[in-house]
Amino acid sequence: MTATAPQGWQAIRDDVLARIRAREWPPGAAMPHEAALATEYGAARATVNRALRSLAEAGWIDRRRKAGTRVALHPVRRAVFDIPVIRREVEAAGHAYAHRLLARAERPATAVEAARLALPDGAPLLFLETLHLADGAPWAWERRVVNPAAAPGLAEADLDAVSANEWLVQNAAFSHGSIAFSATAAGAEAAARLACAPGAALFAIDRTTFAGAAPITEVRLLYAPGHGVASTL
Amino acid sequence: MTATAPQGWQAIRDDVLARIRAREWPPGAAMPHEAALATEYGAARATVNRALRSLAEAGWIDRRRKAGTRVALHPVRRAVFDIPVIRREVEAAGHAYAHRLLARAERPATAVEAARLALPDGAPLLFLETLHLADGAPWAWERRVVNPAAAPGLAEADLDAVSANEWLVQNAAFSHGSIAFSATAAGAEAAARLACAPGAALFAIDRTTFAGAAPITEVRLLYAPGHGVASTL
DNA sequence: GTCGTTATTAAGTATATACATAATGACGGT
DNA sequence: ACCGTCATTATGTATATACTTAATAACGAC
Repeated sequence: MTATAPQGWQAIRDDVLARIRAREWPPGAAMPHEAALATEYGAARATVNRALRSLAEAGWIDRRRKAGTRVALHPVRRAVFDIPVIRREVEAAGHAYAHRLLARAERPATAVEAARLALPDGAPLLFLETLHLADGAPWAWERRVVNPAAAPGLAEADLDAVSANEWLVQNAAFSHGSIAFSATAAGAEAAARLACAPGAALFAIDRTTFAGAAPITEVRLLYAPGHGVASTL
Repeated sequence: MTATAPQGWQAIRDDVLARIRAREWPPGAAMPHEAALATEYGAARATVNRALRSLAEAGWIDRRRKAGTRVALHPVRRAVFDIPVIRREVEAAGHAYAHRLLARAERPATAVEAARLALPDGAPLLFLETLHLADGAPWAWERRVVNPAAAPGLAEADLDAVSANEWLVQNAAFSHGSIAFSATAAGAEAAARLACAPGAALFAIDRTTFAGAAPITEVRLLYAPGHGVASTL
């Protein structure tokens, strides 16, 4: 035996998934309701519910009250990515982490920034530029805009000791946000910071976080060439 | 009221999260056990369990039997990305989808390929090259290696009608796999296919899927410049 | 003190039961 | 035919209870 067969609700989950894959219920078709499956598997409805909920979260089935459960028409693959704090990312790669605060400035928001962050025009903003290093070599270049109103205490924080990234994760309670991955050609400044050729293909992460309606921070991370993110399906 | 306050286990989840953020239990600290929280909230243990499980899945807390529940030391942000079938991705963007099968060849695996796919040296492999178009313009360039043994019927499939991507999603049952996002500079061939400048920064997705121990397919997708993926946190 | 055994603890799971809720579909009035 | 109302239905959630399991902590032998 390489892997022991799961027990309980996981066994039901696996069996139902196998039956979906075997086209016992083709995509779009309705499958038996919880109660029916419960008697079929000789389990309680709550146990079947647990199994089906798990499949629904994974995108295999769609469930609606009264309408019942049906196999997803287009099985959407969902990949979960862990977005670690950069220091831990570097350390996990076996390198010594360090960071340098390259710039720190406070000035009012331009119209574009205010609109993007849903702030009043001219609201004070904090701009931070940080270079993250792994074994002394550039790892990622970070440019960040912070709404000081949403991060009280950051102005007094020693950002040479702890990076803004970490300070905010630890101190600013965010309610929601967005993250995007993309590819960008290195501009002259990025190339200088990351010690790469201008025009090199860089992996970029853009993140915006909010605390309720108030924006906390918006950050763009450009990684040194070769970087990417991976996940299991 | 903009949003109605959640009820039941979600209310407990939100309240516990608020208390974590308020540093009532600092990172790394143990929090009360389920039974204690249950009496505190006047709910059943199963309800608290539901709430805490949800927080654990989101990475806020770590739970271990006997050891109890403690606030995660390093709050790992988890982002969930939906990986749609390309046709749907294009259509969702409001474009007309089309694809062209550029190449289709069968030949034995080289040593490198065999090793990467965990197949015997010289096993037959199917190579597919597809260009995905949105409103006639190049959207993504796909190069794929398929293990024919794991995709019976693909050899007979009309890959001009349905893309290999879709055919495999619908017909090949995969058990697990991996996915990676990265940035790559366009080579001469990619530039020609995607009608972009050589050296342009392209967003790349690499995917490998398995059915048990048997590999199904390995695919590299290069997207036309400007493409990326986004998610909410 | 060190090591192995055992007891205890807290989460994980399973179950029967009950009620809530969202959709559907049937019914009946106009 | 159309439309609103209401019963029906399947999932969603909550509860008390009980048992299982992993891991810590206490204990005792050496």
